[in-house]
Amino acid sequence: MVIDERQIAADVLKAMAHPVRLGVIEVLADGERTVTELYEELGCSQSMMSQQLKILSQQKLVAIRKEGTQKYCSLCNRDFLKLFDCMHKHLRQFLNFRD
Amino acid sequence: MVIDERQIAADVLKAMAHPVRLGVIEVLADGERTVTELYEELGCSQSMMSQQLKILSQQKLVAIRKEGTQKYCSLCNRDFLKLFDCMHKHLRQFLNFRD
DNA sequence: GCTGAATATAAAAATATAATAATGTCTGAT
DNA sequence: ATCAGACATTATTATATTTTTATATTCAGC
Repeated sequence: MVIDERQIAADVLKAMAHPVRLGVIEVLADGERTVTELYEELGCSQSMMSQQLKILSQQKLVAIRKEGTQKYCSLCNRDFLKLFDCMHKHLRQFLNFRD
Repeated sequence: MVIDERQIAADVLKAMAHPVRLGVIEVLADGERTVTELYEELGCSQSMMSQQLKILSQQKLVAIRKEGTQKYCSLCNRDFLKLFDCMHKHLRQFLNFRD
């Protein structure tokens, strides 16, 4: 990785490193959702969700398309879903996480 | 992913989300290194490296063994190296990154 | 043009992270 | 016992992130 690439990669990782934003990615893995559906499903405020979605879309983790008065969100890059497997194992193997 | 798991996963991701810490992981992918080797290779201060290594080892990303007056660092979990491939592609495909 | 639903933005306060500099601790060698 | 090298800790300042609350915008339907 080039020296300057690491800052940009860090920014992408930082965009994922938040419980609500991880939740969004997880929910969207199942398919497109409306902003309202997302914040209801994840139990956070509308404002919070709007702000978190902005961060995710800036890093091109989430794509947003407009339709009438609503916005539909989906994953740009399903490749990162691999991370969830890794993470799941890591938490259990190295950090003693139990359900 | 359980609701509480997301905060812990976020903490692990946050530990990776920093240019120096990504650099450490990348260097260690090649094999064990001393703390001094790490900060020289990555061009940061000794203090900085010590602090970043603490964060990485708290999340069990890096293992540290002592031998005399030195400490040898290595990766706990090579599984996360997959991330670098994903990231490389993501930066180029979605974020217009060029070397 | 008005209303309500969906979403965005702004502002503010609390908290966390980053970076540097200074100092401390430990250990092996002399 | 002291010294130098390797590493850790602390303190400080600057900056960024998080969360909440309040207010704006946008658009479809009437």
